[in-house]
Amino acid sequence: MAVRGAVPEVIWARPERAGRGPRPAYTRDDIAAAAVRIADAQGLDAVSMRHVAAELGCGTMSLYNYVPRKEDLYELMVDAVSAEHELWEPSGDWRADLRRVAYQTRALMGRHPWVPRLMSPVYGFSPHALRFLEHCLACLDPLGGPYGTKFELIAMLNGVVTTYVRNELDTAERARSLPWSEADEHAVRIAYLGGRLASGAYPRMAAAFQEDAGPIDLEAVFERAVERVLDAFAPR
Amino acid sequence: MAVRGAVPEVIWARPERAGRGPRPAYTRDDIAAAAVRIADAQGLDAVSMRHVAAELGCGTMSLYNYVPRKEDLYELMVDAVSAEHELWEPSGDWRADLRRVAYQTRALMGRHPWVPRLMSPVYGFSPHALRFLEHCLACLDPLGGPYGTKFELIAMLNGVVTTYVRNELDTAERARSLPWSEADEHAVRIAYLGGRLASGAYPRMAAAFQEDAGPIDLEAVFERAVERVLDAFAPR
DNA sequence: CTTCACTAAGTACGGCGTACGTAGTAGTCA
DNA sequence: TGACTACTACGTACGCCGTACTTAGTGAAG
Repeated sequence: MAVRGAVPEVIWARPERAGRGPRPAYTRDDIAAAAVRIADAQGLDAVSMRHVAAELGCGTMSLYNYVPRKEDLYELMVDAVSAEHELWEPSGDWRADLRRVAYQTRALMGRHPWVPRLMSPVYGFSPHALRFLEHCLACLDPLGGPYGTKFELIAMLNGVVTTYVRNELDTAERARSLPWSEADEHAVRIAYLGGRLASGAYPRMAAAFQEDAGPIDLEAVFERAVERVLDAFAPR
Repeated sequence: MAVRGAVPEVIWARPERAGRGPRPAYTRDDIAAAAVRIADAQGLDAVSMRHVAAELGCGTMSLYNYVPRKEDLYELMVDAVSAEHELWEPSGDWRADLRRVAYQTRALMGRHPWVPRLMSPVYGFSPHALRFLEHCLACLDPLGGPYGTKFELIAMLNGVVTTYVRNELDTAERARSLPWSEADEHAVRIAYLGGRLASGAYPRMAAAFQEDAGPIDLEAVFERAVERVLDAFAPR
């Protein structure tokens, strides 16, 4: 008998159904959907093999017939939500199209706040990720130039979107697992920061916080960030 | 007796030494250093309360006298390595100074590959993070304009650096915990990808992989990314 | 009909974070 | 000085986690 798992596998390369035995009770989509449901409702940390199995209604270890390691379950989840990317006929205006991509990605992460934490270049090979990449490249046809530059643009745009959304949502996901409210935690940190700044050791930081007294408009910050990335790749 | 942990705390706001009982056996720096040592040598997942305590030579639960939650241990770790940021007298050329900041941050993450995974805006209030931020702001004095824009520049630069370094190093850290080599895994994925691209469903991806046959020069990609971010904030 | 690859699921192990209780220590104050 | 008490140290225990291994049963292939 071959030693199990001794050789690396890409889960997408494994057939869903082998020829011989009884028909599997669940599809990969069933499993991904169950995991996504749990992550959406209770956060990523609630996605355990036991929970997903219970959500499906099967024994914990039965999951391992479909998914060799938990890592692969994550890969299924990312692919499943990648399917939500709407793909359209490119308009011919690459800036407009990529802006639309960025806003859609952000909306997707709003619906699935755990996605930024799982974002990894390793998952870039999943079927729906490939479709999404191909679509971005199609939107960039009017830009011209080498594909290398286009990949760099897509990577930076996705990276910036992911980073910004993560910064917004991480604290919210975190708050779920702590016994006090996000507002309380924020207040405590701001109070502490105020004390530090009053020490005079950080004059520019102190000046900055006086300048921008009001709450930050995160929406506007995000919009500016996207435009700046697009600017950085626009031909001069 | 007050219920333990019912109210949020910033670990930096807690005094290291209370007045009364016996002198604590370790300082916060001792603990952070022990955790950093483990993370550097065995990866972030090896940083458990038990391991850190063993590294210090004390009982597991004794750690909780210093660190109320594991999350706070992470905060100590990030602050500890933030101390490695070299701070210099700003040159007057904000672009040169920020470029230097970016390269230094990258070098720091090269020494501590687990840092990108812990990067969170929440940790931005730690003493050394504040120092670092103040230094970046000082470098940006020549740029002028509102502090809001400067923060956006610093955030985007750090975000891009973090994302790029993480993409480089995550796979390496991941490889450590898997029973096959990084090269093997890479080869398997590339083989799978080749098969997908041969299907003809992704014509632009296929063309791109023919165009850029050789290995990617990650160093050059990083340099271009940094320059692009700086460009995006340069006054026109 | 037999064979046997496959699915399903239970049990068990070694890890994790951490709540709780107990014992000991050292500053404080009567 | 002696009692008090806040504090440190740390062992035990609980309920999670991922997953290796085992057994039993199913159904298509020969």
